[in-house]
Amino acid sequence: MKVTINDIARAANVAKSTVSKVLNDAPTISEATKAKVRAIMQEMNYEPSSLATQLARQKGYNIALIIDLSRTGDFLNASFYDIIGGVESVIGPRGYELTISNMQHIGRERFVSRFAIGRKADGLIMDNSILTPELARELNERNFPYIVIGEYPGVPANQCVDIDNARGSVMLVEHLLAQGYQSPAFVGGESGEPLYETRLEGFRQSLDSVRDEFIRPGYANEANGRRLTRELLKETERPDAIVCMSNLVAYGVLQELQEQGIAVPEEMGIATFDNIPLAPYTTPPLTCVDMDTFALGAAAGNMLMARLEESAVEEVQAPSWVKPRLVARRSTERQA
Amino acid sequence: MKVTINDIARAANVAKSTVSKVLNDAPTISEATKAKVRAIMQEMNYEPSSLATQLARQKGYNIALIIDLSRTGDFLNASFYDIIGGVESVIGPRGYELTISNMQHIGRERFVSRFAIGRKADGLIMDNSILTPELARELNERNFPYIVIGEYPGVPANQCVDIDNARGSVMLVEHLLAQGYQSPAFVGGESGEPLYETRLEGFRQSLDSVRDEFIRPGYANEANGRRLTRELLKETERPDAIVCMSNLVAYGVLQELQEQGIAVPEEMGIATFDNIPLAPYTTPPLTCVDMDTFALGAAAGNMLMARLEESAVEEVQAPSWVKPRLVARRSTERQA
DNA sequence: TTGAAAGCGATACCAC
DNA sequence: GTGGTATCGCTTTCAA
Repeated sequence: MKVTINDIARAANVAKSTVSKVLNDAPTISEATKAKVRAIMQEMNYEPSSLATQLARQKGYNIALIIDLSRTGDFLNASFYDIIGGVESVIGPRGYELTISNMQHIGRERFVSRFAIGRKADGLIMDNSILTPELARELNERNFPYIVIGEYPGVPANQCVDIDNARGSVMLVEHLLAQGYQSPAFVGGESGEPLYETRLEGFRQSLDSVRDEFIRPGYANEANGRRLTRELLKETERPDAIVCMSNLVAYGVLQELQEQGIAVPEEMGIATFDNIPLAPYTTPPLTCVDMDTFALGAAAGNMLMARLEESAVEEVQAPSWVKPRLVARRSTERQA
Repeated sequence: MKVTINDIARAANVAKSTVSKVLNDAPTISEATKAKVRAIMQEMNYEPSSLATQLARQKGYNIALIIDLSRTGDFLNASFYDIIGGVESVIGPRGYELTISNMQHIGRERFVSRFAIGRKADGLIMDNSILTPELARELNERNFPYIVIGEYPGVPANQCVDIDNARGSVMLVEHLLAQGYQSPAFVGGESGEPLYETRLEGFRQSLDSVRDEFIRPGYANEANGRRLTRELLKETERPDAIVCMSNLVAYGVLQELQEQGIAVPEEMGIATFDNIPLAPYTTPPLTCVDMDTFALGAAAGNMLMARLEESAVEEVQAPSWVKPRLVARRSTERQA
């Protein structure tokens, strides 16, 4: 049925070990033999069994990306394709494959044994929302290569990648200041949520001082964008720009300002995290920091490759912070 | 180092074949032995090597989803997570894994041999944009299990899944008619593009007659939404509703109508394909047909499983058309 | 019920 | 340069 290395060996009248060497282009084999064997492989339409190769080599060349489909609205959701693309772009050329594993079907208990012990994968990539302290500990104990998207307590710094969210805030604020705005507010996001805290911290850092009333947390949706803006406008001291936790928030903010007859960008600037497809089409178009999720995936892939292909043990290095990209649009256009 | 089936056999003082049988819960093994062996496996933290199992069984339990990262703006892009989720939800419980393979790293020539001959995967799922006539032919010749998202000439009907786009048009039009609109136009989409043709056909079918001027094709973006609407409004005979090829088109249409002072939904209804996150938040919110991409993935998974686990050869059945979901919002709210 | 031995399809070491 | 053979870790007859 299927043609194996033995068939080739027989047909070429050489030992199977020779065929194997030809397969791997070993320098000890004469060009003549190589040519002969290759011709036969071609002719017989031979393709080595990856399973057998992997078993013999004791290496699967397989990276697993763990997701949890039981939870919806996962961070990964929107940018999944980009992240996968990023990971693929670095592991693919090195001969690794990417497999998607759903935690739902694994079960947290069997998780470590499946992967770390069963060596179903050579390395793991996962979102920090999937990790638990025990999981991290077990993985660490076994010294199993894994990379976490986002920081997580107990995970070594050189195994974390993340978008530099604090930096995103800084970029947004610096852009606003450069445009002549002076007192931005921060709208949306829930206290305690790490993403929010990080962004808020960056926001605070890039300003000399921030009035407490200018920080308006709330679940990041359109309704809250509107409501929080309404509240903000009631203050005696008003901000002259608003940094938003997400496009949805920004959209709410924009609508509320329009209804109240406040001109954007003249009277109030709007700058926001994320860059969904509609952002360029609002009136005015929204200034965003674009989270480069492809780069994020690529960074994760790189870290993992470094870990897997290190010959010597590498010294611990910093986590990989992917720099966001500022997309300036009309909602903050007020050249001084 | 790693504990194998031999270690267990030795420790339990049984043959390795016995351990194997315990692993697979064979009925010929006494409960007593099973218990004993299992205890030892537990204790020694044993996990079978999937590689070895797969080689022995000659089956990898692996489904590959082929993508082409070299082309951007792929259809998959936006709904990738959902599609993967759908596929996973049906193959995961059956013990299959999903691996993502980038065509870019494979090369069209090596493609068939890699997968079909090398049996890297037991089955393939791919977008029709990736297929070529030769590829389809080769896969067919080798009788290799594959499912295509979207139709493709030469691919058997029972290997295709797609969103029922014609049906989507019908749903949109029927909704409009039910709301009292009488002469809808169709805006956006490029002639020749299969997706457009299918939707347009559904549109035409659900109406007694359509004026030619009411069909306004054009690359589906916001700018064209505006432009085409402008043109539409210049006609002596105006439509009273607009079906849009995409949310972006709809957004353009909406803006143009607003600028021209035409009331939505009173004077003109808007209904559109797709349902991006911002659709509920436009003013007024947009009526959409939501393409259920999770169901699409699930359908693909089901077809493949049927193909892989069929005992007898199955008779050819129809392709799987996933029904879209109508989300009625204010942009078409004009109860008669 | 259990065990021994022959695969599965490659790799790798060591002679020749 | 090339060939023989053990090995990777599990499954699967076939005997006992």
